[in-house]
Amino acid sequence: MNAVGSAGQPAAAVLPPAIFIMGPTASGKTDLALQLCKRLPCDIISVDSAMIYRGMDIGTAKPSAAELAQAPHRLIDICSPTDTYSAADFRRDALVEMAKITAVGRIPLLVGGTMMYFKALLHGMSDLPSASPQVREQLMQQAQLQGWEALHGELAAADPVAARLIHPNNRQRLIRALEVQRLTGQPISSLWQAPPAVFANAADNEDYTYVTRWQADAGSSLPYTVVQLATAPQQRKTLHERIHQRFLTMLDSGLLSEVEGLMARGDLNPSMPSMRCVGYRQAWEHLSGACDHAAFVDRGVAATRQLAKRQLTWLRKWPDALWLDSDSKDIVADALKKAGLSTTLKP
RNA sequence: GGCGCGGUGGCAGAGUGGUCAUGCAGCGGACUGCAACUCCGUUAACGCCGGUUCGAUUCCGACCCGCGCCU
Repeated sequence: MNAVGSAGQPAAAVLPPAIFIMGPTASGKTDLALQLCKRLPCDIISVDSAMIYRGMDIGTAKPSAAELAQAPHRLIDICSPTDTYSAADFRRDALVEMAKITAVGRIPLLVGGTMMYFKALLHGMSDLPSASPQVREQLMQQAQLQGWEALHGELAAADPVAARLIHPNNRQRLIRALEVQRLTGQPISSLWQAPPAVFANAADNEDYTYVTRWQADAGSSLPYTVVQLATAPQQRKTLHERIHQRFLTMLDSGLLSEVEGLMARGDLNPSMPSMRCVGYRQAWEHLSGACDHAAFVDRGVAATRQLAKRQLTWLRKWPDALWLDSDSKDIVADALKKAGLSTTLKP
């Protein structure tokens, strides 16, 4: 077993380096990345499902033009707000960019808060068909006619494993599972290369919150030696204050006019992924007259807090995270130390 | 000063003589092609004092506070 392990693969030491900076929203990831770029030969790749959209700058806290000039970010502004982008798309695109950066002898620095994208990049994804608008439309119509319970019943009959993991109320995931089933003729769970390991007593648990093991590599693992830094304030309260303050700053910077402009295009609607981003969704509702300005601000800030909480849920169980306190006086030094990187490298 | 109405968890808001809604926020969690998505779970209250009662958030009384009307 020990001999087999190293036989077919190159030793880890020969893999080129890469750095992750992960963290909840408003924890200072961008600042840290910009500073690291001054100390190390890094090129930044954004890992953010909202910054991919052109014309969505204020609400996504995209780096300023000056910052981008100083340290270009890849995978920003690559989509129209009318587009749908996916974790699989991200993995494909990120691998291309990482290869380019490595080819010129530099280090890919992946910075962002979309934890699903980090996971997809790190562990790969099973070979599943991508989304099919036609099939989804069919399933939506079927749900209209027969009810959502019937759809979940269909999944339970065809794929009990997936049905146990997907709550009947989770329509988005239910649609996806049935979509794969229709497209391939096979249960989605049979196509997962690393199906989640459900605890033996899972059958006793009826609330669908099964405890699963961290997914093993689902495709190819990432061919890099990765330093995975995670940053967040020690206190939740601190993060909440930063989130509130930043939202107010976004308002001062013209968040509402940005969204007004997007609405005026005429080709966007509130069900698109871009318009469901934190801040944009609430602004759209407010500008449509659904709530007054004060309620809009409260909802926007609350939605951001909830986003941060979900990001922290990912991060808490992240196996190889090296933690940094985002309030540290010299977080760059902390980061270099944690990463075991020498500052003798030149940017 | 008198009369009337009302005081319910961080907020909104039902309701009941005994297991005391619900929504939002908060907290915990899940999450393999929409992931800043979607979903699951969950903490927490009856203004104050006394009385009636086996038992009061609920009934009675006093008091405090708020709103309205009257003098």
